[in-house]
Amino acid sequence: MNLEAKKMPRAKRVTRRPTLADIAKEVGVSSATVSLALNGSPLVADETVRRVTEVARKLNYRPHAIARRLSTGRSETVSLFVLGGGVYGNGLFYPSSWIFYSLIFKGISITLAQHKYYLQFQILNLADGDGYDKIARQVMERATDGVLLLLQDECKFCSVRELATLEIPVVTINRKLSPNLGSVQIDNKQGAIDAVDYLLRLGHTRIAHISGPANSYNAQDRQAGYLEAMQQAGLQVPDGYLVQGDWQMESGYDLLQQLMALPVPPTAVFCSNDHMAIGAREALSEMGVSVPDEVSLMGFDDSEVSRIGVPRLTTVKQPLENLGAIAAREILAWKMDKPNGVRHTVILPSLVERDSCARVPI
Amino acid sequence: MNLEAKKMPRAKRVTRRPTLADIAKEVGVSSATVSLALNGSPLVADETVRRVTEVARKLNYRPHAIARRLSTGRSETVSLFVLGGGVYGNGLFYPSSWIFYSLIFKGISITLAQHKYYLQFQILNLADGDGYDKIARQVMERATDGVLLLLQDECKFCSVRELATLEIPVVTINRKLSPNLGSVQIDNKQGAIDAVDYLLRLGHTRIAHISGPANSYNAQDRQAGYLEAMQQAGLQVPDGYLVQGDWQMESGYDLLQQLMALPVPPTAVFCSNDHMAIGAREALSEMGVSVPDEVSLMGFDDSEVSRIGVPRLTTVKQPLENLGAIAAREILAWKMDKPNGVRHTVILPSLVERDSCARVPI
DNA sequence: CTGTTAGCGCATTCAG
DNA sequence: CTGAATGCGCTAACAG
Repeated sequence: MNLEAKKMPRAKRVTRRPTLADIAKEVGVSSATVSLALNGSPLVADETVRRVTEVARKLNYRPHAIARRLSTGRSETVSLFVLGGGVYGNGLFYPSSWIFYSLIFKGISITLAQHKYYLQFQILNLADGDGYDKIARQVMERATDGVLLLLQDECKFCSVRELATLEIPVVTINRKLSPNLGSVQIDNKQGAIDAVDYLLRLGHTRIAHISGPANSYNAQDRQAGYLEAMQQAGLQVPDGYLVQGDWQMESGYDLLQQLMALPVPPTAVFCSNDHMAIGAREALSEMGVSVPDEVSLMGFDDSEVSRIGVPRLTTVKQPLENLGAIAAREILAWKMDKPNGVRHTVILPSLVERDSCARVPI
Repeated sequence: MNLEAKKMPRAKRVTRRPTLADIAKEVGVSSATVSLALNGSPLVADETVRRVTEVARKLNYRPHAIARRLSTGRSETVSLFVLGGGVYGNGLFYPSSWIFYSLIFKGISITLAQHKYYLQFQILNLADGDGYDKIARQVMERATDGVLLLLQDECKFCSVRELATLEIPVVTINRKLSPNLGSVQIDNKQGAIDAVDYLLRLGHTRIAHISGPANSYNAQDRQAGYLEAMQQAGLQVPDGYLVQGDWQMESGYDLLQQLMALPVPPTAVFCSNDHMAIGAREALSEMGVSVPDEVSLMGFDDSEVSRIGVPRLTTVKQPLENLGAIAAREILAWKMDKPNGVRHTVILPSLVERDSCARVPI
């Protein structure tokens, strides 16, 4: 019977799972044939396939993933590294923009699973030595077939050059690190342009911008979008209308007061993220200035907080799950037709209308 | 030289990485000795170790992880499954409690990395067929040495029995699924007791509770804590003081109005999560009732939103990173001394004092 | 202390 | 269409 204790070549072996050889013996063919049959090769006779699959099911056979990987030379695994730290001492999770890691993860996970790939996950703290060695180790050990780098906005990752030498696909998410590495990101600039255009259509001309920190690429792009949209509209940015925050609510709060103290205060403020917009809303509320009747407020991110408090924020939403899915597909595609080379994808965000913007007061 | 093109047994092979055999040949020992030397075995002569490591470095040798795994029978991998869906149509990410996935991930990732384990990650949507087969597949394929299940609060996972037959360690996070599976969770009940005790110490006696949905284990436990603390204090829970929300802000908003409409309204309200507390705060603010001067508000989670708006919420914080770390260690430990068997860990949350609670008004 | 010898379980030629 | 042989790279027993 199939339950008979086989001789156990290694002592530790307790329960032995059936192998190709077991099936082969029972069916009366060779293990090679079983392998072919189970993998749907057209070379095997239908009748043989039938008998093989039947016995395989009976024995509750499962291929040994690791043996398969060794034999094929593919690890069937893609690694996701989340690069954090180095800026905010607390470690990784950027309070404002990165709540929605989850959605990116989801997009990656689902896409990879659909293609029978495993997803390996590791958080790297750039604070302790860049972490490039951790990535390299996985690659050199051949534990992974592709690398996804989820870059936090401001993180300083210095080993870009080395990455390109890894001989496996690398895709950066959220930022283009190098022309030699694939990348997927949101079009922050266009998102900002859309936001400002929306305010323009509402009749605003005195539009201020609370930007994010100078070392943030996202903040830079959004600011560039703001400037471009204003210029397109033939509007000067008055002195003092462009101020710089640090993503935190508090800075939105402070900077808004600064803006309203201007000789000619703005009628609309485009904030580079939702948190700062909420801080601004609070300041306005304390000053007794009505949002959106007297001042319109625009956020960015469509983060959870944008739905909290009154009025709820009009903001710019990023298709994050899609972002993850595209990144994963990029890795997968690379394995097919590497010749096509590196690709850089930029996807468009969309405006979410809520209650914090209105026509300019007369 | 070591750059000479070796005969390539399989055509696809392009760049060949050095193997143990290459080192062995160059040093003039057997590959077994090289293996032992590189793994720090005391059986090898110091001089040999020196020469081996030197050549290994020279050739830029890296062990092939997959070959090692096949040989040792350990996959060096732990799998994390996030079980979601099935309740909230939107998929997985529970709006209220699960923002902080990230912190749990971080705890797991770091702990596993410290022990040279890889972390595999997969999101499962229980809506499409429980997902047990996805877990089983990884295990049966021997692609993983241990399973971590991150259970969303209300998710209905029905294949518990099968899990126990997997012959590898399984630890559930956030809930105890079965006495046969390890578990790590927050002591929600004690957290609730602490919260209510805090209000009691402030002199409140008319303390109401906005609970979470009935199908939520977390909500049940917190509610039980509320009831126990009240009873300990010798206080009756007046009719209408215990109401049930659905985690969302809106329900907090609605239920608070209901509470204040009571003949004898509460002076303090303990909400089962921060979002409902914020809804309650909004309702109070609209009614012109001051928080915390007239009514105290207590949240739960210490989620990001608890720091937004005025007054900031006093709430109960969960040590989530620690939760992840413990879960990971549990898996690792299991491999050492399985005999000790399954463990169930419950860790204590802590109170975070902010501005939404004050002494009872006279 | 070191070398020899077997596997690990599967995929893949290449004959038949 | 099927089987025998071989290799993937490493580890583990055992013999020297």
